[in-house]
Amino acid sequence: MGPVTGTTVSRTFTEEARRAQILACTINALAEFGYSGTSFARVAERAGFSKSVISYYFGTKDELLRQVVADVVADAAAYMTPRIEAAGESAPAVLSAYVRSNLEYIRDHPDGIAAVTEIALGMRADHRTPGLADRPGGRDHALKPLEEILARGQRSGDFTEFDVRGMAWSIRGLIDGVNRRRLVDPEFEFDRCIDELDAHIARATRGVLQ
Amino acid sequence: MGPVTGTTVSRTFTEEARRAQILACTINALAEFGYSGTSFARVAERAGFSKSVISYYFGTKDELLRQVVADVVADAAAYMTPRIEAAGESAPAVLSAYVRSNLEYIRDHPDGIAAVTEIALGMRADHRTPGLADRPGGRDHALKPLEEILARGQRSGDFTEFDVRGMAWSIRGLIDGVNRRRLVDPEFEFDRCIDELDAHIARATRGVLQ
Amino acid sequence: MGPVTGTTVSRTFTEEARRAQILACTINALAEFGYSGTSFARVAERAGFSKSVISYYFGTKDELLRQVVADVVADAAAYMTPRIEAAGESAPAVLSAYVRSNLEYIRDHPDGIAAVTEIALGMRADHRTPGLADRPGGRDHALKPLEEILARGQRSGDFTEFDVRGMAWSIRGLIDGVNRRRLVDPEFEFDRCIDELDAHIARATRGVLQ
Amino acid sequence: MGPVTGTTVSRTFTEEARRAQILACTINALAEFGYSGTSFARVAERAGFSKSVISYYFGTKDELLRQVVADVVADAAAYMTPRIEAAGESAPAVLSAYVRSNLEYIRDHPDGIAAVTEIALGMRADHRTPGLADRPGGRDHALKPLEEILARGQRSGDFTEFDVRGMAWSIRGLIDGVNRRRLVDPEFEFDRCIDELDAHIARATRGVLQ
DNA sequence: CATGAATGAGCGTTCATTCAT
DNA sequence: TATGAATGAACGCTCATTCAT
Repeated sequence: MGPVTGTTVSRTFTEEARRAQILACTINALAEFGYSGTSFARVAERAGFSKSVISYYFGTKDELLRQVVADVVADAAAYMTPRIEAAGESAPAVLSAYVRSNLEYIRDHPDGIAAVTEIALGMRADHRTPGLADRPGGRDHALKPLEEILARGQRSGDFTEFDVRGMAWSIRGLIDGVNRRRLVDPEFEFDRCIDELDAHIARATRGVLQ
Repeated sequence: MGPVTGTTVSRTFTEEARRAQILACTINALAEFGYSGTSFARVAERAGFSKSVISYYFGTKDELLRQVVADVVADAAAYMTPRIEAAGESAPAVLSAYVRSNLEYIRDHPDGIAAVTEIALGMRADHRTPGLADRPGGRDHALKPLEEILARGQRSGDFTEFDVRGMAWSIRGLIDGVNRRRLVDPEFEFDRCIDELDAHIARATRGVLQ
Repeated sequence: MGPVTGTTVSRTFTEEARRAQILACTINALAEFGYSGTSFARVAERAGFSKSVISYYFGTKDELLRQVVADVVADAAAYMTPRIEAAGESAPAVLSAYVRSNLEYIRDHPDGIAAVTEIALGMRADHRTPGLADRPGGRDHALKPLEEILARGQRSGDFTEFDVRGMAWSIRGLIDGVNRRRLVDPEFEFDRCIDELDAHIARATRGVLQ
Repeated sequence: MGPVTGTTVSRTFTEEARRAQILACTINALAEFGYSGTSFARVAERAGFSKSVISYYFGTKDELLRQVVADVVADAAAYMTPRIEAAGESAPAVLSAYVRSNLEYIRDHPDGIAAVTEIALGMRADHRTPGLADRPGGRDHALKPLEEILARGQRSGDFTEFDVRGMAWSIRGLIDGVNRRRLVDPEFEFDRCIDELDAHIARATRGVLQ
């Protein structure tokens, strides 16, 4: 059976290499041309192979984009997890590690992040359906761990009173918004932004001076 | 002369009505199907007229979408401005009025907001170009007044130390992110979210207790 | 009944003026944009009235173009006829008057000529049908008088042996080709060309020195 | 890589066959329906394949038509060149060979000639622009060799006094006009026309008696 | 007398996808 | 394993034409 059959886990080496190559080119194209500007033809052209090879490896465009998201999310998790775990037990420290490592990953992988953003916002099946990344298993279900950190911090008294779920969404929104600003704002400096956002989130989660 | 011929401001009543109808249907379609899912055919079908009527009134798709953005932005400004002006002189009060009135407008006009978001993110001319709303005159140049509020608050000592431009971007990101959460999060309650975000921004802009 | 009904000869003054205006604008558009670039919209836009006025006065595009041709042909005839008649009886003189007056008309009415050319070559109903100007009543039935001049000249011994019909076609081809050369050849000088063509045709119709 | 990707010269056998088939059908359609009546849909329908196959092989309509012209011009040159070279040194003989071989080619390839004519006259980019064939590299830059023959004949005393450039245009006009006459004139006999035109041009280029 | 409004067919082009090889 | 060939649907847009007013 071919590679598209799905659940098969055993893949040859070359097969895996091809898949990786296709995914990389797709990410590039998405970052450069946006969702609606990214077609099989464009991806294949830039990669040097025929466009049917994409269908061969990924079946449909949907599946290809799903894989792009999965790849980037996994890669980001691999980067962030050890850094978060190294932050110790204190909720504020863990939150800060979450925020900073996430932003660092974004800083260092602009195309992957841009690609996922394009997919998340451009890929709607139909009627008021949220984008791919918001469906179960998608990116924003990474809200769970964030909520846990926040709840723990409230219990420990490190954080002030707020709606945990809402704050989790806010933090994600702050982080995800950075990439768009990077595109648009010529004065943007990434490292300064990391410090600012870290401080912003620290203030927002702690109590205010009367 | 036909409606598309140019800058003519004088429009008949029926013409204005048709334009409004088309704009409304376009907004609906954008909210429902997203940027790439919104075609003349789809808009026309849902409105019950032929698709060439859109070309007749708006010429090109670009112009149609530009009008959608202009309409929504003007409507939002008309809602927000008096409320912000009624907030008095205190920077924190003005900021709160800005945030709350903006969120209220979003709450009451979900499709218009969704439409503008789709356009802003989907309408890229090409290569790494920011979307429509980020170009001069576009939506995010509304950052200016926000920056002024923040700077004034810092000068008056009401706000703590932070990068004004970055904070403006953050606040806009927080506000704009709400609509996506509304789509995705079943537990979402808008009015509570307004209070939470208002408080969040208040804490983030003020100093923190040790 | 409206103006389109056809055989009615009585037309009001304004009606006639409108028709003339439309015809003039159509000629302009044809000369500028060519056959396939000339649409009702373009003609109407440049004339300042609605495009339905064209349908109103001429019914269909076919009829409009037919009228353009008829107009130009009649105008050219009105210019040429007296000049040809003034040439006297001698066949060579008459032929020269025909050629020169025709070329002068072309020189002084570039747009009308260009329009007719565009129509003649662009307007094919269907299957291998010749263009409008070649149908009965069309421009090239002006070959008849030319043939008569040539035949008379052969009878009088002024012209040498040649196929009269073929020579008539050749002379028309030479005359009609001038306008295209004018467009393309930057070195083109019209008055010199008239002399050259006149001499060319004189040589071609007379006998050659051994 | 697909056939449209560019300048690649290596083409598979089937690809070449398809291209030839499409070109042939396009020529047919142009000859039958004229420039403005020739669409991808019509060409494809008559050939029995989907219209997207044309885009697949030629990319754009422009490119397709350009290829038609290039093909016919190359074919005509391949026919004419050896016949002209076989005519020896004498300018009148070379001119006669040019005229006769050109007309013979036209006689034997009515559709190709008609197609090129349609393209040359129908394909104007815009405002008073000459057609494709008149641009540098186009068909009518074949005027150069003609001018050289004429100039040589004048130098050798075989030809009389005339403007070389104008005469070249005239000869081309006479030759190109034949195809239109063939369409229109029911009494037309091609071979007789060749003799007549050859004689006509001989007389026009030589001196006149008296 | 003249128009604005609307239409449906057609345009060239792009697209994801299929399939035999 | 990979491709070239082909497709049909959809895209935005233009067109000549109709019709009620």
